[in-house]
Amino acid sequence: MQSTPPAWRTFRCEREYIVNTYLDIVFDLPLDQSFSYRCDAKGEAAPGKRVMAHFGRRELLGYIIGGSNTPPAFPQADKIKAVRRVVDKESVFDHAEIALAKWMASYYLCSQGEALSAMIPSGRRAGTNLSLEDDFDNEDNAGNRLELSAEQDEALLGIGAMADAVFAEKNTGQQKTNNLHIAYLYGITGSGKTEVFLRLAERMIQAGRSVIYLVPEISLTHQTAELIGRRFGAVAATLHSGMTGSERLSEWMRIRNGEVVIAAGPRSAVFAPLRNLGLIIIDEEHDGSYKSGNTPRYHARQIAMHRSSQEGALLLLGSATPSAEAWKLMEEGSIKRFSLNRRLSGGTMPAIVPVSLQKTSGCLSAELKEEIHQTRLMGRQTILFLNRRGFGYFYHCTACGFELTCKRCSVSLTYHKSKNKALCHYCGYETRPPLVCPECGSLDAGFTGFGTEFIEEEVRNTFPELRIQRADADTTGRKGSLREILKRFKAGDIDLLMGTQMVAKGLNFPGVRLVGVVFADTGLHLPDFRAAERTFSLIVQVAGRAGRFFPDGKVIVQTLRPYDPAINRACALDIEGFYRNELNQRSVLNFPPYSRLIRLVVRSRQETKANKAASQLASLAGTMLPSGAELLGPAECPISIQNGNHRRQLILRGTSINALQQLTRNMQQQYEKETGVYVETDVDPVQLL
DNA sequence: AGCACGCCGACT
DNA sequence: GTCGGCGTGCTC
Repeated sequence: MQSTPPAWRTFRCEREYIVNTYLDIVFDLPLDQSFSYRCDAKGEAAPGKRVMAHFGRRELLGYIIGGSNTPPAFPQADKIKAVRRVVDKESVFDHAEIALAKWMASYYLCSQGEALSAMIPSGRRAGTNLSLEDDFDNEDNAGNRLELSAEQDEALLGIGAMADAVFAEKNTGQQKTNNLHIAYLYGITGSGKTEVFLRLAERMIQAGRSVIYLVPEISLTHQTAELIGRRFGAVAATLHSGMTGSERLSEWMRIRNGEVVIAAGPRSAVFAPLRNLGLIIIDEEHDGSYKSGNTPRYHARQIAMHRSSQEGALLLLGSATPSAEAWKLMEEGSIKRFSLNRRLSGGTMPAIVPVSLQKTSGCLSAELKEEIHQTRLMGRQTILFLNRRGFGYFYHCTACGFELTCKRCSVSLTYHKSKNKALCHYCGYETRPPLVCPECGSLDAGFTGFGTEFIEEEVRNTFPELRIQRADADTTGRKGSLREILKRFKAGDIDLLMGTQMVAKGLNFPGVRLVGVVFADTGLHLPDFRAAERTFSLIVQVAGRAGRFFPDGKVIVQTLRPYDPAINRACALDIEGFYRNELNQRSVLNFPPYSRLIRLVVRSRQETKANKAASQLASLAGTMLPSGAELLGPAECPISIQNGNHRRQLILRGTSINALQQLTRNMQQQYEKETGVYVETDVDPVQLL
């Protein structure tokens, strides 16, 4: 399906782009301005090229974002230096990317230089590659076009028609109604979303338009990239985190030069400089890795929404467990939903059984022990899934299951030993931990928690005859190590594999019968209003994968609260019920998607300074709060000391993200900064840790 | 963000 | 008397 070179190749180098002498340059620094430089080599400089330039006493990489032939009014001509050299022969950024960076800077409250720097894969840091390797691919990864089911056909047709409508709207220049260009492919695991995505991509490319295909950071990147490579051949580019800076740059330039019509990769691939963009696909839309963990803390979904609306493209999201945000928009009709309800292979979902840990002294319930034993007798294998390392402690009553939460924020209170207080990390509410359970009066109540080592020890003691292997960040430091472990597991040299997220992604082992989620509550005790959503999604995803590969499989979900709605609905696969309930909760407590948030994190070596800065910012916010906005906090961050830094947070909440951004800008401007105090801002935070 | 300039404590 | 702490100010 090689397509002819498209017309937009000639798009670059318009007249406004030919700039000679005075350049506007931005740097990857938190400086909210551009700097003027000269370039003496005629014709070399152009917007979108990078330069090396003296800046203060150092030499930095800078980005040309504009320029003119006449000297700028400010600064004085004698202060203007010449750039040391122009790095690029051809521009790496087009004016579309420069404009996107400008929008990003205003949305995420960073500098334009930081935004540009996040877009280009210049290898600022070499990516650590913790992915599962090729031989653990999905079974439908053969690269051939598969027969479509009726459901898939229907979705393909509907979404295709929608893309055409978006395109027509773009061409007629009709007013853009912001959300009507978003579709959702909502389907259980194994229902064949990937094939629909690929068909739509093909269709788009045949129509002469280009496609971005986003996948979550870990594990899926490599597989999907390969799949797309096989399917689309030379007109496909991949940008994954395992590549070196120069490899990524060369892929970037292939895209930029119009040699490529489909680009695939993790979140940063949303910036792929494709022209004539027709479709952006975000697979596993709910996945946390689409949100950047460092400045600028952008969310690929947000960038995709902006790009697609700007460029008249269709945005297509897909998951079995959509984010609450997306679900709400689907319910309201501003995202059009297409459902896949049936599994392709006719496989059934495994039995998913919630099991109470309440009367269990250790971390293995009688049911789970029995199933492990049975599985062993059958000569099959077990996977024990630990979702992340146990975080802190939470208050729990062994007798009745009561838990201590903040009444205003509905998140777990965390225990502070030094003060002997339980406190809320959102609003700062604190209380003495009750000696007896406030609900039933039992003395058997207090703060508890599990660690991974503890669990491993118990499993080994309980099943000394099993060959047990742990696979997590601690045990798989080196790249090859995980691969090695999985290989041994696949070969049957391991009876029981324990691990975190990374084993969840590689669950297609035919020898496995049993999957145990050791402690499903872990996530629920995080002081985060998205805790239930994440827990729910995790169980559904684990279960979905399990049933896909071993039809006689069984999933045991251990929990301290078997009646918890998130856990129950996940086990019953009551997806709709979960979202109905969850959205209702969010609405009552006024959390997203019913409000917007900006989080400010204050960090300092000295605790007093951190406290002072937090309260200063808080009072500053108090004086400027726009209507419809409020301040939560200041409070300690859930991880209150990190690298010897004391951390405090304020959360701004309101109906209009615009108003909150403006408020934050004003606060940043008016705040008199002290030495050793750093303030970090996060627009639309997803992790409040 | 760096990196230098600048003004106050314990060392050869 | 100097070496060195880190507060503050600037970078075209």
